[in-house]
Amino acid sequence: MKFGVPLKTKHKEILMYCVSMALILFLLKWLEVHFIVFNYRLDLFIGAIAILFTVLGIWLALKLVKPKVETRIIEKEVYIDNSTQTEIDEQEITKLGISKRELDVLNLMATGFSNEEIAEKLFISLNTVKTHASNIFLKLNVKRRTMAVEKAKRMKIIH
Amino acid sequence: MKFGVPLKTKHKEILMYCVSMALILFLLKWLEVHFIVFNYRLDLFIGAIAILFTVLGIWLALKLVKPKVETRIIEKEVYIDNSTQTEIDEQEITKLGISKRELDVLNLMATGFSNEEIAEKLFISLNTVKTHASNIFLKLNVKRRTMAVEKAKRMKIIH
DNA sequence: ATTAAAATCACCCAAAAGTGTGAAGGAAAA
DNA sequence: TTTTCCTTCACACTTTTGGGTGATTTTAAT
Repeated sequence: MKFGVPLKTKHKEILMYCVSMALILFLLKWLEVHFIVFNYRLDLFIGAIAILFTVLGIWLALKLVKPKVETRIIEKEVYIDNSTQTEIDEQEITKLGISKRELDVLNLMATGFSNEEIAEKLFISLNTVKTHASNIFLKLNVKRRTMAVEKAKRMKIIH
Repeated sequence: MKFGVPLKTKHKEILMYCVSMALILFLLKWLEVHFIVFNYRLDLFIGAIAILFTVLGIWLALKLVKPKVETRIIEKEVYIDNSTQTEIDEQEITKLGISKRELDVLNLMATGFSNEEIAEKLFISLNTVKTHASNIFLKLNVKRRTMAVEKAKRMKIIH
């Protein structure tokens, strides 16, 4: 099991878990003492505890475990001519404040994909693609995707 | 909570969990009957169950949690003969049956102008521009202007 | 003169693109 | 810890595009 949270945070989480476990056990003990019904229905009592702590365990795991990273690769064909080797101007990108995700969208845009298709390829919603697109247009100071692509190519942000 | 596993698999996991939970509860019941020690140490008994099911919960969560997806666009480089780089392939144009006016529209499209702007520049109506655009898409066998531009550039119909 | 292709435009309808606003979670930096 | 940026998404609304059909006028070729 891998933990993605910093140590201090992790310890706090675990501590919280221990405390709540103690509290819950105490509460259950109290309930047990006060409602003797449970003694006659030990099965139910234990079942309840089982479910409760299963949920707690799930919560703990979700909180602490670093999600597996699955990498999906999208191939994009880039046509390069040998003479004018188009290097990408990273500085321009950072200067404009274009984020990684926005660049993804921009690249797919340049290939001619629709927002819908881009959404599918990047596993995000159409709305998100639109948001990225809007931000790109703002940063590139253009009004349409075709202009964005044209300008981005001229500025060597994409090839 | 989001599940990254296909539905059928998810259901199987949950089913497995339920079955094992039932089995464990049954086992515990059996233990409870046979070793009365537990009756005198109910606290310990419950604590054990708590821990057991916490672990089970963690296991469940780990099994079912959706892996984080990182999308990466890798660029497949395709080198193009640079001798004919700036030259426009007239033959390709006539082969595709693209007319002069359509080419005008296509060029303005590539610069990023909207149909409206193209109409103004060419002194024709918006509808006419649309007609030309539609014909271009047909002839280039694409569905959108961005794709038309991309394809036309690749085919050296425009630069 | 006849024919054919190109260019022009209108209209309607549907789909895609773009705008604006708000919001929530996560990661990284201050 | 707080703050900031990135990423994600929703929803409502407007504009732009694109598809299909049909029609008229040039232009060019036969």
